Amino acid sequence: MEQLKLDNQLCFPFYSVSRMIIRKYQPFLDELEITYPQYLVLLVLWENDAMPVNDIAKRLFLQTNTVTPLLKRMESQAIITRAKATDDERKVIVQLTDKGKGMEQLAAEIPFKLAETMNNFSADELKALHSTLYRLIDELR
Amino acid sequence: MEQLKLDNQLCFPFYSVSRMIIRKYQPFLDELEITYPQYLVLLVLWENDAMPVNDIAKRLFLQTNTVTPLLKRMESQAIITRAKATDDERKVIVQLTDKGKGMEQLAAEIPFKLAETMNNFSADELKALHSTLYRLIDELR
DNA sequence: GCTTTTTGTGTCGCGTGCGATATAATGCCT
DNA sequence: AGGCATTATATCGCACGCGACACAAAAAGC
Repeated sequence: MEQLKLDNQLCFPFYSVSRMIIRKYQPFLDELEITYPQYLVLLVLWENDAMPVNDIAKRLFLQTNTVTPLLKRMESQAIITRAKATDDERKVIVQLTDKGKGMEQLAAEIPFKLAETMNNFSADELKALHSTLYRLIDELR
Repeated sequence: MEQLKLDNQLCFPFYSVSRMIIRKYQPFLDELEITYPQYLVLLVLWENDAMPVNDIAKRLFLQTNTVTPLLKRMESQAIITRAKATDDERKVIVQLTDKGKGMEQLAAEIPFKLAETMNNFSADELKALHSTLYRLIDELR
């Protein structure tokens, strides 16, 4: 059936590209001893430190039951701290340690290195792709 | 740092869209009692039945150590069979059972139902996105 | 005030993905 | 033919993702 052919699916290339890009990140993340989702958490915290678990999860379109164990692993690596909020005892505030803050400098080159692996795409093309993707995210959310 | 902002990353929207699309598939796949990667395996087999494990893995850009346990689960659900090839005893040939073949009819509507959830995108736009994604796959492979 | 509902976080179970490694069958080389 | 490298599959360990559920704190309703 034509509509069931793998190459006619839109889902499959997204799934594949996502995993392939993560694979490209791997060697750089290995140096920092973090995983790709942990890297995403750091991107969030470098922009906005001292966030509750739920805000981090929402920003990454993940659920707390995914993020909580991940944060615990980052805590055990001394990248972040986790502490109850004083104003609302339900909330757990996640904060970067000095080590976590310092990792931003080490990560600064990663986006440029990644960009090198996609130099068959023009800046305009990438910008267009970027906006299409975010439009898709809005549609699917 | 500007280049480390989450919204400036290209990787993150791919990762998010991929998971969001899979989530849209979920209710339809639940009816068939399969997961999304299992659905992908079925797409491959519906196109080309009786494939060795490695060919399926390559087609999906996965590794055999991911696919093997997945296939075993599908075997235990009587969707496929696994049998050593007679010409090369290393190969394991995966074949659809009658149940597995029958599931193609049940899945036939899924792509159309998925397409409905993205009707903010024109056919041309989707086609362009599709070709960009496959160009990216070639680049990243 | 007291009950009910909602919110924020967490645990548990299961199915991926994948790096590292194991094992057997095949191919190659001399 | 014998030895070595390659190939195909599989096992193991670990970190996600997420559905289902648990629990406590806060908010809302009366």
